[in-house]
Amino acid sequence: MGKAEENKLKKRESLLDTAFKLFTEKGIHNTSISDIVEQAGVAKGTFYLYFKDKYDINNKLVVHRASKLFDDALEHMRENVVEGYRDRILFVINDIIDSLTEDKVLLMFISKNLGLGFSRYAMESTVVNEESSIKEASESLLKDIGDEIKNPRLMMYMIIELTGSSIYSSILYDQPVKIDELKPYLYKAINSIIDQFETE
Amino acid sequence: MGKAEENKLKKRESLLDTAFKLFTEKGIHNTSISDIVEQAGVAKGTFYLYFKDKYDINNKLVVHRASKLFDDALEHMRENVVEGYRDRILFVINDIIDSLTEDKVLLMFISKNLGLGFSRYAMESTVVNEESSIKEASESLLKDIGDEIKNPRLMMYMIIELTGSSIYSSILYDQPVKIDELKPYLYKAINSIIDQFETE
Amino acid sequence: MGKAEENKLKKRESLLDTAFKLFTEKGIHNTSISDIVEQAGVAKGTFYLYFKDKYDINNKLVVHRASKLFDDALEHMRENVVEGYRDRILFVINDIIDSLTEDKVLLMFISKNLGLGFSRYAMESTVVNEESSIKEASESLLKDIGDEIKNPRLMMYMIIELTGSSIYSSILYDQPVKIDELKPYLYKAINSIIDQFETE
Amino acid sequence: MGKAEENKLKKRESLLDTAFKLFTEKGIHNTSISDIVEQAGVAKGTFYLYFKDKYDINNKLVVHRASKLFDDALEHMRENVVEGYRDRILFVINDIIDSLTEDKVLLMFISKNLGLGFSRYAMESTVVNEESSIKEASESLLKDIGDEIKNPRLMMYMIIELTGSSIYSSILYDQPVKIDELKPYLYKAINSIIDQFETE
DNA sequence: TATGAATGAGACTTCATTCAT
DNA sequence: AATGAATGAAGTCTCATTCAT
Repeated sequence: MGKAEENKLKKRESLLDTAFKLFTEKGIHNTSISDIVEQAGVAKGTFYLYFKDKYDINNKLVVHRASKLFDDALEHMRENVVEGYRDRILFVINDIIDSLTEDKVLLMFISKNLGLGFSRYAMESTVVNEESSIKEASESLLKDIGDEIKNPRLMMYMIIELTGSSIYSSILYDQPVKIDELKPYLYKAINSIIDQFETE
Repeated sequence: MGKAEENKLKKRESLLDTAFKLFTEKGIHNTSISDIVEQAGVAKGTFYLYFKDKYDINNKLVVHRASKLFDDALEHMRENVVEGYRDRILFVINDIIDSLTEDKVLLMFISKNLGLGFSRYAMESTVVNEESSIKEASESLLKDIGDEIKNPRLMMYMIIELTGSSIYSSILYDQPVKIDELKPYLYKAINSIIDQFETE
Repeated sequence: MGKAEENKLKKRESLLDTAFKLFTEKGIHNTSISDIVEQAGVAKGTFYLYFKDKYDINNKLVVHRASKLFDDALEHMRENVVEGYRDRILFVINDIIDSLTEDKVLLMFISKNLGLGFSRYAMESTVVNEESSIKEASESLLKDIGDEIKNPRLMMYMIIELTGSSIYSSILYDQPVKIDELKPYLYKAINSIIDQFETE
Repeated sequence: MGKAEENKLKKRESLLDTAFKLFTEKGIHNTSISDIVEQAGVAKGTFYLYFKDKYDINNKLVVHRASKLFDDALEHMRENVVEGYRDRILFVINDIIDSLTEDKVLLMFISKNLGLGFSRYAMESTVVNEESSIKEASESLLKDIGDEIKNPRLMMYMIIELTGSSIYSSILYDQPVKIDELKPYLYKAINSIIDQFETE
């Protein structure tokens, strides 16, 4: 990779990082493109070399960060050699919850953008999921389910929605209970959902 | 009520209705206060007699429409004399789902604003819940639960989050399944959640 | 007319005058809307209250100034009770030439904008000739021609084009001859043109 | 000529042709250098190797195209062995009118740039007439006039201005009459102008 | 020669908000 | 209470030009 090529990527990275910082600090609303380029240390025109507008960079950020979250969880799962889909699902979800508990800023950013649950973003036109790996992650988890589950996609959907929507206020505001208190109830509910989808 | 008084309310109503129409049609972003007052047929300055800014009118709209949704559901429940908290919860949830299936625009508006689940808006500072009746609705449902449920608020939280986040794409995009197909699975999951909270 | 009404017109006038000054001094190209509002002493937003953009104000200026030129010439003609269409035409043309010789800035502005001759602007879509009085002026001159001229509109067209295009460099650069030297030749040519259109 | 040399000229040609196409299609205003280089298939920096800016390439285009027009007309005249300055002038003018009737895009481009008559461009600083052959063309026509004409340059000026300004709307919009209808009147007027300059 | 990423000035425009009427 | 002209800060975005490769 040439020097120019390298520099080019650095600028893009810098813009993405700065945008994330500002969006999470002040909200996308109160962040202007001027703010971003100023803090990123690039010229205004450069922004438009890589992104269409404020919402474009935001979407790219969401996809990027959310994908990383899932990728990391899958990676950890492989490292820990978890067996059986039930344990795999619970492992991945637990890993993601832990990651988001560690990184509340990311939780806020993702939840604000993915809105009502993670699944949603797979359908909305506003989010360009070119590099989306959430789907892949989901597929990867379902690989060894075989005939034991009636409707694996629907099952995953319900699990992800329940998880995604209930952890938010628990992690951020300890409402209605702290995340550690929520977890047993949540996992029990997830197990019930899996139960109801299992064939006999 | 004098004619002036009446006229005053009419203007406020007109502004609210027009704002709802424009917010749902073009998004709050692409709607300017100029747009609202123009279509509402009032002067720009008049807007500021009733609302602080665009976000203020939006919040008032969210609260108003969401409250009506819950109020109507409770009203229907009372009309139908449903007995037992389990049936009451399921009745109310079913009623709300039906209402939102009938009024997809409202579903979109509410979900966009309440974000990750209905419960969330009770905590967020952005939503001014002066006239909030969602809490009341919730309380009203839990009234006759007594000691049979360990942690009724947590239980309601999980039920509402699961419901709120999973119906969205089902109603709007039939994804991953149509709402009628989702309902049995959803209600079974809700029953399981109630089960796990019941004391022995 | 109320005070507000008055003030409103004053702002518009101020913008028009300042724009004319800057357009003629630096060219429309090198004049920004910022320049105009700054010198006119109004806010930038005010500009957009009255004009669509730089080209809109320019068109309105052209029409306004050119119309005044013709109106004044007709007015002078009436004051001097000129008899016969031949003398009327020559009187008006002479008056306009004299006015433009006195006001070279106006000559430059009009010629730059009307391009190839005055007649042209009556056809081009870019110039909104709502208040155009050039046509009226033309009609007014032709009123008493009757049957003596075969094709009065075509005759006027040729006379106006010849005049409009030939005086420009004569007045501004004394090229190829000074305007006083050009006049006799020009008027002789105009007379010839009239001759050729006279019936018998 | 080496291959590199050739390629070099090809790029310049490509830039000129593309600029002409875009200027006539969208106007010089709405054409950016980016547009030109993109369509011409060269890099942005390359543009600056050949031209100073957008206006430079425009001027070079005007001169080039207008010169060709005159050169061709003179060439045709020589091919047809026209005798006498009166017939020569009329032949050349007729030839140019025919060429422009055939190529309305060129007419538009030239008239927009030469503004009030062809003669003008010989004086304006904006047009760099390095390779100008219009003057030469003019001189060439006047060569054999000798003492028969009092002020040949002034005569040519009036003829060219009358022609240049009156054909525009006639050819493009058939206003006030079609070019074929205009021609006899125009040529009669030109003859009258020549008459008035002839000594005795 | 040729390239095209980067620049950054500044153009154009919108719009929330004010305030005199 | 109601108006809407005026404001001007702030935003988005373009584009001619440069320069390291």
